This record gives sequence, C-alpha cells and structure tokens, in this order.
Amino acid sequence: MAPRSVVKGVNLSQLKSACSSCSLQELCLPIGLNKEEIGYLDDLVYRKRQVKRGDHLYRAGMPFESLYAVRNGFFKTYVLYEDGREQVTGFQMMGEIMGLDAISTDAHTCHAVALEDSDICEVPFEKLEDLSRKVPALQHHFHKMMSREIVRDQGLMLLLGSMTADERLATFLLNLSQRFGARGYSRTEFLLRMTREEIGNYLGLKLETVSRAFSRFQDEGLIEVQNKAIQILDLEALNHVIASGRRP
Amino acid sequence: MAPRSVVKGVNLSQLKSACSSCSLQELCLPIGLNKEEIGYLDDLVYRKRQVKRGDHLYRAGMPFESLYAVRNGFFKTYVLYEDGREQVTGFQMMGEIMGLDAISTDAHTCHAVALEDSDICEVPFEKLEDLSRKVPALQHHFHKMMSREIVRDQGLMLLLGSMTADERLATFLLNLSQRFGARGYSRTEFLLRMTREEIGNYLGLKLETVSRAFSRFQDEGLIEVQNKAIQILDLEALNHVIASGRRP
DNA sequence: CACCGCGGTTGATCTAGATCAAACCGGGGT
DNA sequence: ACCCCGGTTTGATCTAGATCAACCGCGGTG
Repeated sequence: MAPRSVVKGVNLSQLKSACSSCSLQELCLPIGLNKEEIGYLDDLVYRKRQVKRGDHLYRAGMPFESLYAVRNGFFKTYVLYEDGREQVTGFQMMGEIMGLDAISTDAHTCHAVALEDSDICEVPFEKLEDLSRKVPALQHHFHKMMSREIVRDQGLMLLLGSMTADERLATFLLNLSQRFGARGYSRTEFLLRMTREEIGNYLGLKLETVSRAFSRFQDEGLIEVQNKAIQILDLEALNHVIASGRRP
Repeated sequence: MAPRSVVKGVNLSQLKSACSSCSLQELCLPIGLNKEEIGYLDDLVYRKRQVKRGDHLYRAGMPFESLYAVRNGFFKTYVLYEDGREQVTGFQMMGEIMGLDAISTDAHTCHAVALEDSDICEVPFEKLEDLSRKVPALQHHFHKMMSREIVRDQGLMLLLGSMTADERLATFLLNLSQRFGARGYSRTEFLLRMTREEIGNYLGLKLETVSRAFSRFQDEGLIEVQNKAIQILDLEALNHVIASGRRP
C-alpha cells in the first residue's frame, strides 16, 4: 500500500545493482523510471526464492499467479504433450523471465526446472498489472518483453524449419555467447548447463547428432569442447556456418 | 476524448455483431466489458481498411504504430532473413491479430500479405495502451492475447522439432478446421488460401512433401482434396494420425 | 577400491524427406 | 478456341540425420 518503501531491507542502490547485474535487468533496467517508481517496484517483487538444481519452479497445470525472473542460475522450460512427447521451449539465464505463456489460460502451460542451484524473484502478476496501469513506462516495457518473447520464438521457428544441424548448433552457441556477453561474462568461454539430449530436443535434433556436430566444430578448430565446458575459438567462422555456410 | 460515443456511425448493436462475427472477436468479445467500456473501444478502433489480395499490409522494418485485426479475409505473415531465407510465421483469419511482434522493437519484424481481398481494423497501439490503463479488463485481455501468441508459437516448435510430415499436415488441417469451426463456418469443408509451398514453408517441409501427404491422406479416405478445396472426411482418423499415429 | 550408471562419443546402417525431373491441370488473356 | 504459366502431382534418386549398437570416462556409492 505504501507508495514507497525505503525500508524493507532493500535500499535503492542495492536495487539498482540488483537490476543491472541480474534479476530485473529485463524488467526495470532499460526504462526511465524515476526514484519513486523504483520504489513501487521494490514493493512489487516481493519474494526471492532459491531453487535447487533439479527442482521444479512450477509445473504445467499449476494455477498461474506470478511471473518469475531469474536472478541467478539457469533454467529449462519444456512442454509435455499428452502422447509423452516433450519439447524444450527455452533455457533461461539471469535476468530473463519465465511464465509469460501462463497468462493466456491462468495456468502454467509448461514446466520450469532449475539446471543448477538458482535464485529467482517472484513477481505477482496481478500486482504487476495494477502497477503497470499506474506507471506507463512499466506497462510499455512489459509489453516489449512479451513481444520480444514472440520474436524469439519466431527465430526458433526458422531454425527448426529450415536449418541444418550445424547451423542450428552454431546458432545456439552464438546465442548463448551473446547472452553471456551481455551479462558481463566471457563471450567465448562458458559452461553448458544442459545435456546433449536437452540441446538436441531444443534444436530438433537427436543427441548423437548434437555430439557429432560438436566434434566436427572442434575438428575444424571452431570450438574447444570438453564435456560441458565450451570455448569458442573462432566466432567469425561460427557466424559463417550459419549464413550460407553449411548448406549445399 | 469523449469517453463514450454513441454517435460516430457505429452503434452498440452493430459493434457487438462486429465483435462476435469478425474483427474484434479476440479483442473485445470474451471480456466482461460494460457498455461504457465498449464505447471506449469504438473510439479506439478507428480505421477500417481494405487490403487487396497480394498487397502487403505492412513490411518488416516499417515503424510500428498499430496492431491490426483481421475483420475479413486471410493473411500470411513471414520473416525474411538476411541470407534470403524465408519463414512463414502464421496464417491469420478473421478475428486474429497481427503485429504483436513489432512492439519489441518499435518496427515491424515481419511482413504481412493478404492471401485474398481482406478487411482489417487498425488499432493504434498507443491508444490501446492508454485505454488499457483505464480499463483493467481490456488490459488483462490484451495480455492474454499476447500470451496466447506465445503458446501458439511453442506448439509450432513441437511440430517443427519432432513431428513427421504426416503429423504436421494433420495438425495443420485440424487447426484450420478448429478455427473455421469456431467462426461458424464448416469444420470439414474449406478453401486453403495458401499454396503448397507456403504450407510447406510454414510446416518446415518442401512443397512436394506436402503434396504427397495430401495425396496419401486422400488415398486413405481421410480427406478429399481438389486443389485448394479441402473436405475432411474423417476427423477422428486425422486426429489419430497425430497422436502416436504415423510414427514408428 | 571396485562397481555402477549416466552422459557422452563414435561407428555402421537405415529412412523420411529433400532434390531433381517430368508431366499435368486449370484459369485468365489474346 | 488456343496458349501460357503458375501451381500441383507424381516418379526416381540422393542424403542428412535418425536409429541401433558398442564403448568410454568419470563421479558417486556400497
């Protein structure tokens, strides 16, 4: 109720740094909120929770109440269909939002599981809607977030619809590289938190095909793989694989 | 400015029928707006335009100002990538919304072309945001619409990532059937407004594969195809193709 | 310390769908 | 009536990736 809350354990500078370095990057960082408005946000994001590796943050069918922002760690979201088919719909890292799909039906349509010990912020959706009615900048930013998710999915469609295995994997690696880079981590060295099978499922490939593509890239000097540890040796060449690279 | 507008050429009952029968189905029909609120909407949807078959409603890169609701007709949206690759991202019919992807960048990311002479409603996005700040039901409904688009795209991912050609086509036909049905048209007889190539692109298949699948379905008595005219003879069997049907 | 088991790599084969090629069909224009 | 021409069907072949199968390596556990 109190419009601002300077108390409550989180002061402005902490929040600011929380924003830019992790959790609410997507939610609050890019918009020109004034201090008072940031105070609102402080009220909004009320529960910060830990999720252990392997634990589910939510499951399909659970009533939808909140969105979740990854503060730290790594998640996988996936859909399970009646006939047992599974589709990984995304891997979320620090600063990214989960649960947007659930708004449409008031129930989660996918499962979210932590691929490593992670911290999340719970964002009660009703509060977010209330607040975004009062803060146009927040409203607009939220709409952009949803729209960005749609664009992301459309990129995936192209990938799944018309790329070769090598192109898919190169796209995947470059996407991770870019996202790690944007968060201040190395663009060229990182750990894959997911298995080959999960990568394959996400990219519409079998795990053997993923493994072979990794090996091929390594043989050609594009990357260095050691299990989950990836080092990109030649970003340029990896980019080249995608555009007209490896198709006949 | 005027909160309600009983004048302006469109009275309530007309609007109502416009809603349920076509344009704003998705936008206004399902929510419990009161009369005054519907009056607002009347202000909002200000331009109704015709788009001739083959004409583009918008093109990628154009500045984003409005969403568009299909009142009548049939559209295709597609993305063109740098290297010339093309991905059809959807086919929109009466009552469906185009342009949600553009919010994220303030510019359209895809092209929209009419597959037959069509009527659309232009919905200025700024006005929609203004209004949805005043009308919570509208706000929530708009969020649901965006979310539904995300869920739809995730369904496409599963299709593209793990279905056989037959399953894809069956899914496609059943989806059309369901959408036509929901609009009061026949669930079992309709015209395909798009070419085999467009279907193939959408489903991640080549046109020959689409054609062959059509022929196979026809041979097996599931459907009757004559060029663009489709008649579904056995909905049940078509459903069966998808779930465990045609995979080894 | 030996064992187990999961995740990963690698090889050999198989196949759905792509590609190449030819013929067909139907509607609009001269 | 004829001829085009874009869209479609159908056949023959090719191939990327799936499938099947064997093996490796390492981290946890009795």
